[in-house]
Amino acid sequence: MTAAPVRGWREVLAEVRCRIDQGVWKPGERIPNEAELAEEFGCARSTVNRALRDLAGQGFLERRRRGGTSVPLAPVRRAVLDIPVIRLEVEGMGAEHGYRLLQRERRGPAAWIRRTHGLDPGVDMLHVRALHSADGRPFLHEDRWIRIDSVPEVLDADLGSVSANEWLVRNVPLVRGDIELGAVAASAVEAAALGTSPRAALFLVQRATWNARGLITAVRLTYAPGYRMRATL
Amino acid sequence: MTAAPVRGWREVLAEVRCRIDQGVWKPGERIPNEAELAEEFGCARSTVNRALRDLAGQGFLERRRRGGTSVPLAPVRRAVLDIPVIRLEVEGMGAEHGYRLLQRERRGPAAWIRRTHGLDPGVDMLHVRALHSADGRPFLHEDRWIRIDSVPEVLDADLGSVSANEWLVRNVPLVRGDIELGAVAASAVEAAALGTSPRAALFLVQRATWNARGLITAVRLTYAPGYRMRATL
DNA sequence: TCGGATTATATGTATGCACATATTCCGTCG
DNA sequence: CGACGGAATATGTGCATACATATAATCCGA
Repeated sequence: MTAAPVRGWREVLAEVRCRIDQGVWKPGERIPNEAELAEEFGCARSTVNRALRDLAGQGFLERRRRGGTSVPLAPVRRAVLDIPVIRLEVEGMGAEHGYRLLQRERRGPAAWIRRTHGLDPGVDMLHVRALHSADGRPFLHEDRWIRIDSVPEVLDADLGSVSANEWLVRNVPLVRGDIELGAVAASAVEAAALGTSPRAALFLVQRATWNARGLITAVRLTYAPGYRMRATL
Repeated sequence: MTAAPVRGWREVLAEVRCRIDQGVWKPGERIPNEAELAEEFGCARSTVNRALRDLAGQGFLERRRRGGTSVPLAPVRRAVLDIPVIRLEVEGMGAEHGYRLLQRERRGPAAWIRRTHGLDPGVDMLHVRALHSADGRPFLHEDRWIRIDSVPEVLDADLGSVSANEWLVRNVPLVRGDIELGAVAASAVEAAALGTSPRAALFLVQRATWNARGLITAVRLTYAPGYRMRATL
């Protein structure tokens, strides 16, 4: 049963995953400790440690000090979403990215922004709406609010040629953020921009980014019908 | 400029991130190499290595052998979705999870399954539809196809009391999978089950899981209107 | 028997060293 | 001048060791 000596932590990882997949170690069971595995695999404990840590990070193992390592009963599947700049996402599909600024106004926050982020109506913000397209076809509608006192330089940015999305990514070091995914019926404005019927089902990504001083920007992205976001499990 | 000695890789990580956030190291720039940072921080190179590796994994740094480490120009934000068993997701919201089996039939794959996974119409499959509810209100509609020759035991499972979702998670070691997220208009069947108007905008999660021998199960989850999936950035 | 203190144990982390590997750089040769 | 090949360099990885830390298990006294 002793395996051939392994060539690195990746092989340890693969072997352990294999044993989980094949049921050698069943859900709820404890697996041998690092020292034992290291001996079996003929490698150092730190090598085993790295492999097991990685698997735990992916949700395939649960580890507790002194409690040992076990196969979780109800594994939380962890999917990773890579969220690139919109332009790169479009180009990554092999399409040509187009961008058009639809609206740019300086005003207080709309109701939904105030509601979701607890802002005062008097806060000075920049509201930008834009349409991204792929090979000329509408791709997504960007409805963004930027807090001016957090990023005053944005007033000088030429948002007609570079999207706010891209400008912010390049000019503002982001600190914290949260993302919500969902589905909404297209609003009249969105339907017009995307060229769909009103009330069409749109995929929604709502993001907010913060730094230590508070909200920087909040954005509502609505994708043209049929869009699918892919995640790797 | 030399910082106080750090207490571990987490502090190195925090300090480096801080410098990125504050623009000490700007997008596109190379940062000092591991050996230099180790000296500055007064720790071992492997400690710096671990911190930088982690940051690169989160998308805050780009590293290339011999090329050094740099702050990416267009950082790919990486969001992590934790996908628990549906029952736990509902209970995690502080609601009571309800489950009702709507349909169970043994038949060949429907068109959309054949299309997305290149299956033969003659493949022996179990088709299950079920409704999950939270505090009695419809929560999501589960439309699942299970390949019987991959999981013959499923024919004996009591899917009236335990959801297929949960049964599979506990009984089948999953190997590989992919996930697609999107929005769809409710079908007549889904609208009826969820108690919404037909064509309402529903959040869609479509998952397929495979093992070495091929497809195990494919599922289409449609959530009641208003559902938002949260991801941590 | 209960509860708090103690011990044992498995994982978490740091270190110094060595060598592996990918890439860039640069000099040489055709 | 351009192609090729070797040296230099930064990261990637493995190992042995030591100590830190969380916590399960146990012991012991009231």
